Amino acid sequence: MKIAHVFVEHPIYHLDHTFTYACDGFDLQRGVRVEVPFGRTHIIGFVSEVKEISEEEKKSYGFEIKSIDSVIDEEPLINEELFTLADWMADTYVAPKISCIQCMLPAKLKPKSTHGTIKMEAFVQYVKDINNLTIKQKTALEDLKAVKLMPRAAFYQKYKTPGKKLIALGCAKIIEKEASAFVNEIQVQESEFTLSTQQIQALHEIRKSKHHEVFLLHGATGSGKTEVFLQLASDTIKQGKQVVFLVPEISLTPLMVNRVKRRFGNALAIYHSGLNAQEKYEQYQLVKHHKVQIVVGTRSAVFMPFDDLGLIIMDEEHDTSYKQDRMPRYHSRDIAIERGKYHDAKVVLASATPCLESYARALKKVYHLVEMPQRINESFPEVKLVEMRQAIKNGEDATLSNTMLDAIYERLQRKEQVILLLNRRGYTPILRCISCGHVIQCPHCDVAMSYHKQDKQLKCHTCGYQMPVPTHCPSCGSSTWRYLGMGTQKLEELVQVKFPQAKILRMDADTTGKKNAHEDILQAFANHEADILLGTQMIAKGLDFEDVTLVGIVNGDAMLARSDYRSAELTYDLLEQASGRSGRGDKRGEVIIQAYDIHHYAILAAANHQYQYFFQREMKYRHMANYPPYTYLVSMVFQHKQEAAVSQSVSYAMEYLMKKEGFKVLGPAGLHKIKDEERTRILLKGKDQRQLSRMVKDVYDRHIASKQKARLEIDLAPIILE
DNA sequence: AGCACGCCGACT
DNA sequence: GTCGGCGTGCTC
Repeated sequence: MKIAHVFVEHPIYHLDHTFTYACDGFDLQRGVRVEVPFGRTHIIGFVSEVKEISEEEKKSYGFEIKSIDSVIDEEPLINEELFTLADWMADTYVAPKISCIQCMLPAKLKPKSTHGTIKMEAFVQYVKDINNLTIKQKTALEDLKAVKLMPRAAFYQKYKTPGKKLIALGCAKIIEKEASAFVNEIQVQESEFTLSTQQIQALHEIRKSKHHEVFLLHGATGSGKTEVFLQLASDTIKQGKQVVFLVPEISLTPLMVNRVKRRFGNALAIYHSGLNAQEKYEQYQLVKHHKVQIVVGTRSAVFMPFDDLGLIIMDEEHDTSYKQDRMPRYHSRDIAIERGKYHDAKVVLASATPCLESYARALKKVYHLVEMPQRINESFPEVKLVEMRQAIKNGEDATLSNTMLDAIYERLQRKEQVILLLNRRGYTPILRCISCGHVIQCPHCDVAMSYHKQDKQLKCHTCGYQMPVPTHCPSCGSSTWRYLGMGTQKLEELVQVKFPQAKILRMDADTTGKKNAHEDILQAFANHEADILLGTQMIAKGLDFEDVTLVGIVNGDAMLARSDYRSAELTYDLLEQASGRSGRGDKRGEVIIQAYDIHHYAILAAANHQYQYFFQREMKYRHMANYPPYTYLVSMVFQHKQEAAVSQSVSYAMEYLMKKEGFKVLGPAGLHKIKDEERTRILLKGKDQRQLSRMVKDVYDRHIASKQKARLEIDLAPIILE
C-alpha cells in the first residue's frame, strides 16, 4: 500500500513528528498540502514523504492508519531547498518543523484550516462566431476576439445588453481565474549617475568573485550604497537570475522602494506586512511563476520561492526588525546566508552601523569587508553635544537646552526643517502621588503606566491595557498627582509653546496606528506642511528629506540606562542613524545631542562619526564580560500564571544544566509579571552555537516529557534582553 | 492546538 | 437531581 508521512498544521512540540496516512489512489508528492482526519476533526497537513509499504510493515506500526481526505495542491509548495532550510531552522532555532514551513508561506498558502480562500476573478472568454448577430453584438464580439479574454466587469461596462446576449448565444463564456497582480515587462534602466570612485571600487570588489560569498558593505549614511545595490541587481538580472532586496520596514523606506521601481520598470514584487493576505499571495505568485526577477521586501521576503537566486541584498543589516519575535525566532541574515550558499549567490549585508557580530566576522575574513567611508556630498553634519546637568544648572529648560532652542529658531527663520527625536511615546511615562510617592502600575504587568494626555488615559506600553487616571491614590487616598518625565506628546506641547508659529508633526506608535499613516505623515513633511517632525526612533531610520538641516536628539543617553548588554550598541546605532538624517541635500546639516553623560564612548563615537572607535571600545567590553560576538547566547523564558509553576520548571531545567559542561548559565532572574503571567529567564552563554542548540533541545524535550506546567520559550541569539 | 471525557460546585 | 467549571489525555 502507498502511505504518506504528513506534518500536521499545529505548531506544537507534542505534534512535531510526522503522522502516517494511507494514500492509495491519490496522486501526491512531497511538498503538497493534504487534508487529513486528525482525532475527531479534519485538518491540513504537509506531505514530507510518500512511499510503498508491505502488509507486514503496516502491521508493525501499532496504530490505525487512516486515509487522507484529499490533496490540495497539484504542485509542491516546498521544494527540496526549502525542506532542507526548514530542517536547518528547526534544529538551529529549536522550533517545531511545521512552524518553520508555515513561516515560509504567505497566509493563504499556510497549512492551516482557518486561512482564507484565494480570490477568483470572472473573465469573459471568446468562443465562436455565428451568423445573424446585431451590429452591436458583432462589435462586442470582435472586440473580445481580439483580446480573447476580458475581465467580466470591464466587458459588461462596455457592452451590457449585447454582451449578455452573446453569452446566452454561446459565442462567449464566463470563466473563473485566480486574481493576480499585474506587472510590466522587465526593463532595466541604465544608471543616470556618474559613480564616485568609492562606488566604483566597491562594485569592483563585489563583482570580482563569481561565487557565493558574504560581503559586508560598511558605508556611511549618504555614501551612495543604494546605487551600488542597483548596479549589482542589474548585473544579476541581466544574467537571468533573481534578486532579493531586503529592507527593515517598507513603510519607513518608501524612497528606497521608489528608486528600485524607477530602475526596474515596475517589474518587481513588493512584500511586506502592510499588504493584506490576498495582496501577499499575488506577490508570491509573481515570483513563483517567474513574472518578476526582483523582490523588495521585509524580513519574510527572504523565504520567497526563488529557484535561481543570484543576489541577496540586506540593507541596514543591523536593524532589529530582521529578527522574528515569535516562533521560529529566526534572523533574516542567517536565512539569507543559508539560501545564498544553496544558490551559490552573493549576499551583500550593508549598513552604516553594522552589528558587532557582522563587523567582527568581516575582520576575521569570514565576510568580505567593503568600506565606503565618504559621503557623496562630502560633508558630514556637525555634531554638538549638550551636557544637560550643566544646562539645568544654568537655569535652562530641562528638556530643551538653549543650544537646542536657538538652533530650532534659526531653522524656522530660514524655512529649513527640523527633526526632533525623543525615544518615548505618551505624555509622561510616570504618574506619581504627590503625598506618598506611590507610582501607578499596570494591574497586569510589573510596569509603571504611561499617561496619555490626548485620550486622558493611562496606558501600559507592555500589554496595552488602558484605564482612566484614578481620582484618588490607591495607597494614601490623596488626589493630587505629579506627572513625571517627558514623552513625545508633552514634547510636542512644549515645542508648540516655545515656537507658537511652528507647524509640528508627531510620529510615534500612537499616530501611526492606521494603514498608510506613516506614508501620510512623511509625505506631509516632505511637502513642507510642517517645520518640525517630532517622534520616537521610527523617525531615525532611512528618511531622506533634503531640507532637514537640524536633527535634535532630546534624550541621547536614555537608552544607556537599560540593563541590556547591547544598550551601548543600540544607543550608538540610534544616534548615528538619526544624525544621518541631517544635511542630506546641498545645505550643511547639524546635529545636537543632549545627554547627561556626554563622555560615554557610544555618544562620543556617534558625535564624531567614528564607527571604528565605537567598535574597538565596545568589543573590549564584550570581551571582558564574555558577551557576543565572543560567545553565543540562548535565552530560555519560563512563564505561567502561577509563580510556583514557573519556579518548579526553572529548577527542573537548572538541575539538568548544572550537570553539563561547555557553557555558562546566567540567572534565573527574579520573577517579573507581564500580562498576568509570571516570567523569568535563564541565559546560556557558550562558544559553540551548535552545541547550545542541542543542549537547549534536550532541556526542551525533558521539559515537555515531565509535563511541566510553565510555558518555555527559546530564543537563539536574542536581540533584546529585558 | 482542538476536542472530549471526567469529576466536583451552585442552580432550577 | 442537572448545568457547567476547566484539569487531563489523545490525535496516524
